[in-house]
Amino acid sequence: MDIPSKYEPGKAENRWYRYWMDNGFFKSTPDGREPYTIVIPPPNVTGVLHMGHMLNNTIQDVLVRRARMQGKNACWVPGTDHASIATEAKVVAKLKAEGIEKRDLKREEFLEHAWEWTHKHGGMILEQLKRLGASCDWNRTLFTMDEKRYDSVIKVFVDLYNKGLIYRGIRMVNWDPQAMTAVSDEEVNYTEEKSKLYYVRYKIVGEEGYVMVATTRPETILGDTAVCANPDDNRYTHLKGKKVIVPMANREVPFIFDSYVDPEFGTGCLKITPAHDINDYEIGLRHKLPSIDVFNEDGTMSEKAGMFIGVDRFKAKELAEMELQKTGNLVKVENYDNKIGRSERTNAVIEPRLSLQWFVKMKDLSQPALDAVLNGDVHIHPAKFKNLYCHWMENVHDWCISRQLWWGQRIPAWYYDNNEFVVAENITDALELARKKSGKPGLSKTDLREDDDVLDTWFSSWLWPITSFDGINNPENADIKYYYPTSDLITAPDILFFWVARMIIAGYEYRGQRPFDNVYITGLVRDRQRRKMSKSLGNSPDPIGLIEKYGADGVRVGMLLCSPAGNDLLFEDSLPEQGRNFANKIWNAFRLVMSWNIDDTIDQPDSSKVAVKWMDEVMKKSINEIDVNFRKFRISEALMITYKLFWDEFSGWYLEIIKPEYQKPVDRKTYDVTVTLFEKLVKVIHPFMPFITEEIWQLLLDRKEGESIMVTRMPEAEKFNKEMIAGFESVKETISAVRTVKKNKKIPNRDKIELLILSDKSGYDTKFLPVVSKLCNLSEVTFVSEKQEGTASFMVGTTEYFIPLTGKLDIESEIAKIKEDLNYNRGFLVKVMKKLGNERFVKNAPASVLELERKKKSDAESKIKSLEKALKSFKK
RNA sequence: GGGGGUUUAGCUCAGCUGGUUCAGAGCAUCUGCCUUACAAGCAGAGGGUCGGGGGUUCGAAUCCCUCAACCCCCA
Repeated sequence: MDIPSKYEPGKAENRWYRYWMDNGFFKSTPDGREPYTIVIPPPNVTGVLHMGHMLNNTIQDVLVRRARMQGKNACWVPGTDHASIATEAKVVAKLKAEGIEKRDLKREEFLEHAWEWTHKHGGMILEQLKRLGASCDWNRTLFTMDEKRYDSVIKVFVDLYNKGLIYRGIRMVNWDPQAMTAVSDEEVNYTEEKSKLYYVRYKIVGEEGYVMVATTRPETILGDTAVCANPDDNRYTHLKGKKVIVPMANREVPFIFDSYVDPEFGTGCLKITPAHDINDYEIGLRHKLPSIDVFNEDGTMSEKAGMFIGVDRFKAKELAEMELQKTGNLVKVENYDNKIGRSERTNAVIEPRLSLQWFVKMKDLSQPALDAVLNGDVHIHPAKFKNLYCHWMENVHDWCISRQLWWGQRIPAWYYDNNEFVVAENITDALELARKKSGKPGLSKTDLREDDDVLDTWFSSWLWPITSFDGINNPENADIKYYYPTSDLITAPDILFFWVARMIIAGYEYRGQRPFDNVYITGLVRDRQRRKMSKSLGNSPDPIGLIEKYGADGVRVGMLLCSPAGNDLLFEDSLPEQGRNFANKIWNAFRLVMSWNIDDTIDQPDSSKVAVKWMDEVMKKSINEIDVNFRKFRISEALMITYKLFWDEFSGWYLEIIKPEYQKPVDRKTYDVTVTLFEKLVKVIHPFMPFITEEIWQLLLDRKEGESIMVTRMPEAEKFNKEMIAGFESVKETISAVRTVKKNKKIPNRDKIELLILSDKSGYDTKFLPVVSKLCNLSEVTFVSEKQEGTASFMVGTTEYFIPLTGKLDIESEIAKIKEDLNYNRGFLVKVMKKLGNERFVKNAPASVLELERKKKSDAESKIKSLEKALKSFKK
């Protein structure tokens, strides 16, 4: 077989992915096996793959492939999210570039553009996932806006409304007066900007004096409905129960006290404008103050302002300053830096604005979801996120679910008459309801006006584990009954509340059951400077480019190696490089084994015999550890064990032991068992590196069409022989020590040497000696009962070894070495003696610890004795 | 302002209920080697007052207190 010395991933990846697809290995349908289910965190339909997706989906694929190989019916459901804000923004920008303004379009026209965009870009990200090797059941691919998902969302909205869990209420939103829409908190950028602090006096009613207020927004004075101080601030206690007059508006408002006010800031006296500041709004609620909205939607002054009507808010600020000056109420103006929020999209200064929105009442709804995590029905990994989750759930706020957008599920509410409304799944039902509710049987469809807003994207994705199996429309269908609750959810920490918590809530509300058993929180991918990877910073590598450079397996390993759960993942090129190197290592081990000629007539050497037994035990031990780590979702740890098992134990030790001499054949027994071991190893590696393991598995033995490593059984954990493994560990030490002697004495590797062991042969574990002989190229091993002169010596454990060195011995350096060793052991003994001399230690420490210390003592003593003897012999 | 988290080798991280080989791993670094599977490799080596201080204990990276730095989330 002609195998290249470097593994070439490109070809193998395409070929095997197609092979897996053609054979339908990713497909899942309910059957008698235990299900293993993952629903993908749906990426934005118009997005492209970034490093976070790479990490997240690699982990999912590892888990799914492993479960499949454990004999479970593995089902990984892929899909995308309509991402209403992001997608709508993209479509608006695209139209603008074509000279089309959104406001000039009808809703239906705009949606046509949006769908066109979605069809054009949608699913690209899913194609990219295939490059990574993702074993999703592509026949099940979903979209949060496809018909079934859309209908489910509407049904749930109507249901929650009918249960009294959805209501309309006032809320302060981030208003962009230029785009004339509310934007989410994520779309507001806050920066320090230069502004001014105006000191304005308010006349106290029924007194001669004034009270002074500092404000950055004099134009909102027209909306003031109170003036407020801290209750502990005794500068103002005398104003209790008094009223003051708002300048310009000449309105009498109460002077109130609230601990929100910081006495240190400004004059310690705050004007309260509930309609235009979130904090003021809350104070307003506490003190039952009226709200006066002095702005129009476009940021000009409204009728209610009573002055400057129709003037832009910035011009109004100047006019207000002049007006206050004129009436003598402006005391002074200071320069002041404060944080200004600007719209990410228009850069307009955000105006906090009260508006009517739809909300979900969360308190009662969320209780089962809180309990589920507390009592362990849902496990969060790593556990440190449990506190965070519980804290949030205990203080859960009502959820604002309406968005002033068009791209999304339209809120199924219809208005009639004087803003009366009904909620129904469709207009026909709505009309019937409206007729009943209004007592006007004459109402027709044209009297109804549908709500303009759409629902928050999370309001569709919180149903994802249910709607993935159509469990809302069709709650008793076979899929939902079989696959739900799903097994594991893999996601990033930043959406623990937005998404994870709400899915758990919906799961209990609509299925009476958790949506998944485990939540695994991954890290966030950052660059070396700890910056989050983002397109705007341009610090994110192109994942497909990486795959092309390092191979999909290499990139997968690179992502996993550095991603302990919940920690930041600092990405750099050396990581996939390490993965690629590992793939190459596997490839070359494979090449080695394939290069051997097999001779049926030769016997298995003793060294191979014992090596096979040892390798088998090591493998069992590692498989045990890998299992444990997977159960704890310590996937990078499981990979590291796999990595070391293959690289160090199998390639570094086992293959070196059984490797026949150059151009000599290998015996049949060793060859066969090595192929079996290799096969087991590639199975263990397969979930991490699906492509190269398939390639090798196919070449290792004759395979039939339609066979694949991905549908074989994973080796299961078994008991292993600890003594054998420990025995070999000290053999490694021995071999290492002999090599060091050879290197120091400049003895070429091919020269044979003799090894003498100071021990009784019967008291020495001789089973590994053939291995030592082979790897160290020994001519002879002899057991001796006396110290040997004229030799290099070393100790492993408490056994002493000698290597005769004719004329190569440097006595001075041997003495120095022994002295150093002696010093260390004496110091060690002193420490142990001190411990054992401590009466309280001896009295309190458990017997096992005590015994251990005593063994340390006797070992050290015997070592010191033999070192002293050796020293003496040199000094003779 | 409220809450949560982190701090162990140059970097990224393990270290469970205090007690074996408790100070570890991978990467990086350094020194030898183009030894016949692999230089994307092999054989070795160095490197840490376990953020600072205090306490509990026979014994602390691990438990308690305190200080400091950094990160995240919510409004």
